[in-house]
Amino acid sequence: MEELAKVAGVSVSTVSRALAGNPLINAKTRARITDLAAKHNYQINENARNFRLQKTNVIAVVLMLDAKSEQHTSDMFFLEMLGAIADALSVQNYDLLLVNSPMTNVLDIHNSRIFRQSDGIIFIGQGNQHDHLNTFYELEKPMVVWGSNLPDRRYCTVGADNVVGGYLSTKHLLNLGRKDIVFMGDINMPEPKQRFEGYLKALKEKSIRFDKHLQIDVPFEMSHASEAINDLLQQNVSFDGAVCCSDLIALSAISALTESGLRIPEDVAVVGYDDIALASYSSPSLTTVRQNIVQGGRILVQKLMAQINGDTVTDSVLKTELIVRRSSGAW
Amino acid sequence: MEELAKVAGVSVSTVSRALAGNPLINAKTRARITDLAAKHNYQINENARNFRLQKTNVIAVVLMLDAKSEQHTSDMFFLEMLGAIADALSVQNYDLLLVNSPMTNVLDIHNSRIFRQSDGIIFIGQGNQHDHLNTFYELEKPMVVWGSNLPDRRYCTVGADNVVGGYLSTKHLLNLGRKDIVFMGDINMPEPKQRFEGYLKALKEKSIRFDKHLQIDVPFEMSHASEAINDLLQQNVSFDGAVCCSDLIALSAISALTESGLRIPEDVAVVGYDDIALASYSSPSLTTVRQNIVQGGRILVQKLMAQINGDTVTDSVLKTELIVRRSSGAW
DNA sequence: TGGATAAATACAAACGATTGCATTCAGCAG
DNA sequence: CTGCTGAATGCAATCGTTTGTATTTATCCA
Repeated sequence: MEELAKVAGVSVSTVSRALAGNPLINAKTRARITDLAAKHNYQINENARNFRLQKTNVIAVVLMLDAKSEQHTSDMFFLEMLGAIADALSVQNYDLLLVNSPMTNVLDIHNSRIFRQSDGIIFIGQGNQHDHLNTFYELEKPMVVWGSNLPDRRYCTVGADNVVGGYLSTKHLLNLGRKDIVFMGDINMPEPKQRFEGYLKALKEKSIRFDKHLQIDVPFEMSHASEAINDLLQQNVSFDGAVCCSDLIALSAISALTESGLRIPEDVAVVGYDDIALASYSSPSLTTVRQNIVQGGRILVQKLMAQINGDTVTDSVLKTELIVRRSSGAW
Repeated sequence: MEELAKVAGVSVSTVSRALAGNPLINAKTRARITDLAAKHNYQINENARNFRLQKTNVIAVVLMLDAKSEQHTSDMFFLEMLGAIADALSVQNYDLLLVNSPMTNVLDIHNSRIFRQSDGIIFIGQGNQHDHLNTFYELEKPMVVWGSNLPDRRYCTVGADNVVGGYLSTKHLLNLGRKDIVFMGDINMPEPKQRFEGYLKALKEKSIRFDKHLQIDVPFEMSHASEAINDLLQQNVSFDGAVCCSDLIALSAISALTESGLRIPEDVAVVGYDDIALASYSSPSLTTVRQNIVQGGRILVQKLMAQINGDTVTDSVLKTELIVRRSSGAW
């Protein structure tokens, strides 16, 4: 910048202001300086800039993976979300610091490099750490959480509309004439819980009474879904539809059902959640609920930037849509 | 640090040296200072430090996603690799700057923030940019590439042993008595090409002549694998085994075969690649080739650190193993 | 033309660490 | 007691920006 000032015949401060678009500087000089900067391929030293401005230009993204579930939770979901956030951040000239190690307690972050070395934090998921997140919020570090609107929540969340998601998929099956619909998802977790709400709402609209045997706590990853289905079949619980909290659960259920000789969707219609790539290519292809992940990432970033600028922010609930495919969920 | 110097009754430079473990400083003073630092919960300003040292402490990780293939390339593979790298970097106190936007030309990086704002770059995959990567290497930026040992390569690579991977999976099928084995993978891409080499090697060992109709260029993502299988069936090409370059291809092939009334693995035995989570849970569960991704990430980081420290580094080829599961690949 | 006012630019001090060189101090030999 | 030596510590410059304040230059009206 010093050299640039020399060739432009002005002082460093003028160059600095010119490049920053400061109105103090005469429009003509500013134009001249920016031209020169371009010609000489001047690149600002972001390090010095950040140092001076006391900011890091880094946003930490914490994947709230469950240590128990072998990190597989929703698979593609994390990568897609990460990509969406990375894109949105790079537009704003922010870097993404990825925090991958399983967090048993988010408060540990307070004394870590993650805290000092970032201007804000995005948590992807709430895990079971709602209370810790609430405490974390008091540290006054800009933060935003992808998740659902839990009661007594102080931090800002962005999330898909899980109630609607559950409602739409259940209603889809009901409209197809299905009566006994299994709900597969762990309602102790925030998001499945809200989808279950939607499920109940759809049943109620059709005046169908909920049979508590039809709700099964399966984790997002798929390993236990097959067993759960087999248990149901053994107990002679009869059902003709299944609303699943992830595509993996759905695929696993379908495979268990098929192995038991049931036809999909004639005997049991199945609906998934997430619309992972596999959903459309699997056979039978899967009717599922899509969350707009790209939009989600963009809004997460936008809310965080607002906080960094000192604005107060409100929660955001994204539209959620049902993707109807021919085979598994009938049509 | 200034305050710390005050309470310790020494100068800032002494504190700096003490904390850096500089032997100029008396062991006793050093101990006293580090104790005080801990007690007062002193955290160094990495920003200032990096500024002074002219380094960023950031490593850029470039996902070489193919723009055409809708970024789905190998799905879980990227996330797992990313996680492994993030873990390895955080041990070294480095941040990970994620570069997600599809790269049509890696040389564009030279004039971007990614270049200035990082101490080194990890490319995950080579895409079809081998030559550009070679040119990039001349820029003298520390770099390392996850990929295969292409001819005329100047940059350093770390990769799984694709020849062995192709060899093992083919041999597995041959040992089960299969004779006509389809190879599904685009041999214009570096990695499938090497796997194909291994495939040929295994055939040769059993003195089986390769029929060129049995090799099909399908991209990693799965959409075209079903069609390819259907084409084969229509052309009455007979085969009793399939070596696939990704699990997604394998799953897609299985579903196409099943729909055509063929039994897996009785009529056709299928082997995948990658060992994605779905491979073990799908039905039939998938015999596949596993690359040690965690180790891969660790070695990538290690090689890059060596380069940053001015050492010269050599390539690295990781062990690759076959995961045999009961159903799809027979046993 | 002079002087007040406004616009444009320059000066210089920060930001928080590192590091070459100067300085202090203790120990010791002459 | 002086002078020398080496170990331990302090001084001060430096990295490349930004920004409050001082200064210069231009503008305009009486």
